[in-house]
Amino acid sequence: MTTNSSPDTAPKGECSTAWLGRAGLRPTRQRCALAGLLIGGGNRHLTAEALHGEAQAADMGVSLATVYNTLKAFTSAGLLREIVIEPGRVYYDTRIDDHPHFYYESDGTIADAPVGSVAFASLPDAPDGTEIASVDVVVRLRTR
Amino acid sequence: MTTNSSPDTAPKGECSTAWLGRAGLRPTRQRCALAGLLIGGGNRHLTAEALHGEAQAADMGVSLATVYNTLKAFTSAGLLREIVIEPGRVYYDTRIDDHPHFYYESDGTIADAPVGSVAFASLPDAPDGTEIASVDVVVRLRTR
DNA sequence: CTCAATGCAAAGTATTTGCAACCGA
DNA sequence: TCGGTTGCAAATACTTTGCATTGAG
Repeated sequence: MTTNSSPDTAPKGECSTAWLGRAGLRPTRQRCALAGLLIGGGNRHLTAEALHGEAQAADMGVSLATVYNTLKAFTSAGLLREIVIEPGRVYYDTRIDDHPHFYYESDGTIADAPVGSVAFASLPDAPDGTEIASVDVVVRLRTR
Repeated sequence: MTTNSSPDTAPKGECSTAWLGRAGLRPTRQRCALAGLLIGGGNRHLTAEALHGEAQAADMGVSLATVYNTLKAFTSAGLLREIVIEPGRVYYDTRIDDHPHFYYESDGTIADAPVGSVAFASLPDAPDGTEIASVDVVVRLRTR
């Protein structure tokens, strides 16, 4: 849209290119910006809306639709993982391995459960013709 | 009290009154009909849309909104349990105890995993001020 | 230069809600 | 009769999509 030919303070070669490149995604400005927000702050669990809010707060000029599309692209590229816990809301997790989550029913937030706090004594056999893709564990917490 | 001495075309005494009464829900015609569909066929995992479809097929004259409201009422009464597995779709389970589910990614169906197939060797401690309400386990199956 | 990526807004899907008519107790 | 329920349709929330413009390689 705008003519941006002035070498601003944005070093565009310096984004999380490696992270993006791992999945063969072209490192555009928006993707770099979102990737920075995602991997910059440790493990995160956020919704598209929340990420869009952060992008807006940081004046990144990323539209909500692009946030949705980008999160989806990251997910199918294996860079993020979807967590479905509440009806009508998808959370994205920057950790992509199988791990359990705490869900605080009081405020709808999500957190990683302590590493190793959940261990399986047994897992079911996958039915014929299938294999286990992942095992999602959600520990729902209620205020006592 | 009134004695029901007019056996008209509405066999209203013959629904799952006990099931409904357990939660203090008034056994209306629609609720009885839906309850019959729900508990009549063993353990079920279905969406509001699916249940509405069955009700329509059986000429029960229950509106979609009522199906939603009824499922919600049943759930908060503890007669059903919500399962959130897919974004934008809520399944209801006629089994209300903590138990693991298989989710077939290929067609989006849900099934109970074999009883006892999942056992925990350890569970996390609930953070301060909270207690564990439930532990949801979803085994996602992919076609091999 | 070329084609994928973006932005906007409109379309879609799943679910909820307001309010008048209805029916079970 | 009385108040909880129902039904319809409009409203809401979240997410996806179409299409012209933009920008990375």
